[in-house]
Amino acid sequence: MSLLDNLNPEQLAAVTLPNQHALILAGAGSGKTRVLTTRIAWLIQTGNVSPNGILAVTFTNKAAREMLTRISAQLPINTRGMWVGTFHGLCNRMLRTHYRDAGLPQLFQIMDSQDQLSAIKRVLKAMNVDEEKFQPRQMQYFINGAKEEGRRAAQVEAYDDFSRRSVEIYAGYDEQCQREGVVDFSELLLRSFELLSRNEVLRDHYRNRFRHVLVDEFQDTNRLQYRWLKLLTGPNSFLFCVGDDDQSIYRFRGANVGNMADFERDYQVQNIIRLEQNYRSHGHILAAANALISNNARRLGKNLWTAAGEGEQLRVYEAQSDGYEAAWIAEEVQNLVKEGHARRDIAVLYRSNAQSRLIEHALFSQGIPYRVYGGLRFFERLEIKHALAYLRLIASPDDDGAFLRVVNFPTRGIGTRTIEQVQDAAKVTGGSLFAAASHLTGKAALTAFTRMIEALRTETAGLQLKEVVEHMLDRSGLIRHYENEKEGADRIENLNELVNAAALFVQETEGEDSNNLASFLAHAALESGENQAAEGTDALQLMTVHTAKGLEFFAVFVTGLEEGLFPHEQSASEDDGLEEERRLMYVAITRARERLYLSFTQTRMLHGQTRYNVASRFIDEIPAGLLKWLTPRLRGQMAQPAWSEPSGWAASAASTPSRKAAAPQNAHGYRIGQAVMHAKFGQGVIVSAEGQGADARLQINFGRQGMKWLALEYAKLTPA
DNA sequence: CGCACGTGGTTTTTT
DNA sequence: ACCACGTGCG
Repeated sequence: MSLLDNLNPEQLAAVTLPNQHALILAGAGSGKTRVLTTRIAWLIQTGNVSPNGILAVTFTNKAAREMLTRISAQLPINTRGMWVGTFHGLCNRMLRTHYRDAGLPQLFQIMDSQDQLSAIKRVLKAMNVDEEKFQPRQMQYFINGAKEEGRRAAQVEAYDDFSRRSVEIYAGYDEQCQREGVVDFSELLLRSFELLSRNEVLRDHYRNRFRHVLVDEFQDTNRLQYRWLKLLTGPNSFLFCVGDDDQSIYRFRGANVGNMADFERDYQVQNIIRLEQNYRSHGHILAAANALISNNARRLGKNLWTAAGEGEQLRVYEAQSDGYEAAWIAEEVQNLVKEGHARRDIAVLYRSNAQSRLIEHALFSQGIPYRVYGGLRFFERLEIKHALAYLRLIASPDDDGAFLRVVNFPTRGIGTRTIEQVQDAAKVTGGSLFAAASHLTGKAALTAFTRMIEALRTETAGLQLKEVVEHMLDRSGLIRHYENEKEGADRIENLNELVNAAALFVQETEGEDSNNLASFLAHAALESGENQAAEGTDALQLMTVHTAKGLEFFAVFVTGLEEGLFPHEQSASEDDGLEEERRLMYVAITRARERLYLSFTQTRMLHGQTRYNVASRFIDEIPAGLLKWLTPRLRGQMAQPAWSEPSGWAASAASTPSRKAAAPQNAHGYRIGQAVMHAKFGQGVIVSAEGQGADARLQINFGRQGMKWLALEYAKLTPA
C-alpha cells in the first residue's frame, strides 16, 4: 500500500511536485487536507527532506491537530521535529526560543481579545482620553489593523487630529504591553516578523532549516502573515500554498485573497494545480454551487465536478415568517431522523447568530436534541479567566491586567480607592501594580493579597502543574467563593476541569515545556478550548455559515435566504461585499453531501421590528431546473402581516406563527407587506408608508434595486 | 459591595 | 427584542 494509491492525477501531481513553489487551487471537498499531508509524508519518505525541514501552518488548532494526526497515520515517524501549527502558535514558539532577541521577558504572557480590550481601556484612562470619542473597540480594531499591516505606531500615517491621537494611543498601548510583559495575538505575528527581518543570523538559520513551507487555507492569510512566510522562505526553500479563492470569507478580519495573485507573481509560480474533482456532493448540489459562484467577477477560475450522480434537486421553502421557518425546520429534521439519518449529520446554517434563537425554540419544543456552535469557549469563561489571572500573576508579577482582575476577586475588602492609590504609586515608580502594592503600607487587606501571591509562588515552585492549579484554587479562595454562590456549581465544575486540563497538558506535551506554567498559560491563550462539551449525544448541528466552513453533512438547511440578511445589507456598502456574501453562500451550499434545503421568509423580526423580505438573489442565481419548490412559488405575495393599522400606514406588528390573519387593505388598496410591481424597479414589497390621500408615500423594498420612497400618486404601481 | 436601572448596539471569527 | 455594559444608589 503506497502513499500515492487512490490519488487522482491532479492530487498526484500536487503531492509529487518536484522542488519548486506551488499554488494549489483546491475546491471544496476536493481532498485538500489529504494532499497537504500526503505531500509532507511523500517529501519525507522519498528522502527529500527530514522532518526537521518541514514547516506547515494552518489557521486553527483543530486543523493543525488533524494534520499531525494524518501525517502520523501515513508515516511511522516521530513528528516532533516538524513545525506544524497555527501562525500564532508557531510565532509563539519562535518568540519563546528567542525571547531576548525579540525584546521580550522570558515569561511573556499572551492576552486574548478580551484581555486586549481591557488593556486598551486602561491605556485610555491613563492617557486621559475621552472614551466616547475614542471607543475602546474602535481603538482595538485600529491597533490590530495596523499590526496586521506590519506597522508600528511610528509607521502609521496620521492625517488629522483623530488619527494622530489614535496613533498616540497605539504607541501608549504598546508601551504598556511592553512594561507589563504581555503580547496580544497580532503582536505575536508582528514581533516574530520583526525578529526575522532584523536578525539576519536567525533568519538564515530558519531559512536553511525549513526547506518546505506548506500553507493551508492560503486565501485566509493577511498581509503580515504573507510577509512572514516570505521572510521565512529562503533561496533554497519552497512554498507550497493550498487555498480556494472561492471560499475566501474572512476579509472583514484582514484576510487578503490578493495574496494568492501576489504569491503567483512574487515567486513566479510555474505550477498552479487545480483540484476540481469533488468527492463530497451530489451533482445537482455542485451544479448549483458552480452556477452561483460564476456570478463573481474576480476569480482565479475553477469548476467542480463529481463522479457521483446528479442526486436530488435542492428543496426550496418559503415561510410566512421566521417562526414558521423554524417550525418547518424542526418538522423536516424529524422526517430525516425517521428516515434513519443521524442528527449529527444534519446542519442548520444561518448568516447571523441572532437567527438561532427561534430555531432553537422550535427544536426545543419538538424535543429535538441540538448543539449550537459558537459562543463562550472554555478558557474564556469568567471563572477560568480569574483562575488563569492568578496563575499569570504567579508566573509574571508585572502583569497588571491579571493583577486588576483578581486583586479583589473574590472580594477581600480592597476597594476602588485603594486600587487607585496603588495605580498612582506605580505611576511614580514606573513599576508594576503588584510591586507598588507590595510596598504600600497600612493597607492590611492589600498586604495580605500580595503576601498570598508571593506565598503561592514559593509554595508551588517545583510542583506538578496540576498541583499548582489545585493549590491556587484553594489558596485564592476561588473555590470557596463559588461554593457560597447559588449558581456556583457549574463554575466549580469548570475549575475542576481546569485542573484536568493542566494534567492533560503535561501528559500530552513532551519535552522541557511540559510541566511549565508559562507554556500552559500560552496554551490556554492560544487554544481557547472547545466550544461546548455535550459530545456523545446525537445532536442536530446549528451554526453560522462561517463556522461551517470545512465541515460536511448529509443534509444542510441554509436558512434566512433574504435580501438584506443573506446577502447581508451591511455588505452592500463594502467593497467586494456582495462577492464575499456570494462566496459565503458557495461555502454553505458545498457543505451538503446529498440533500440541501434553502429557506426564506416573508417576514422576520429584526431588532424588535418586523421586516418584510424579498427572496435572496442567490436563489435566483441557481438554475431553476435544480430547484424543487416545496411551497407554491408565489412571487406575488411576499408578505402577509398580521394586520395593518386601519388608518394610515403605521408599521404593522409582528405576526406570530400561531396566527394567520387576513391582512385588511387600507383605503388606497395597498397594505404593508404587499408585493407590487413597478415599471422601472420591478418587483418589490411595501415596507412602510406615511401620509394620507394625495400625499401618501410608500417605502418599497425592491430587493437588489434597493429601498425606495415613492409617492403613491405618481408611482405607477400595480399589485403583483 | 451588590443590585437596579438606563443606554447603546445589534454580520461574520480565530488566534 | 435582547443583551452587555456602565453608573448610581441603598
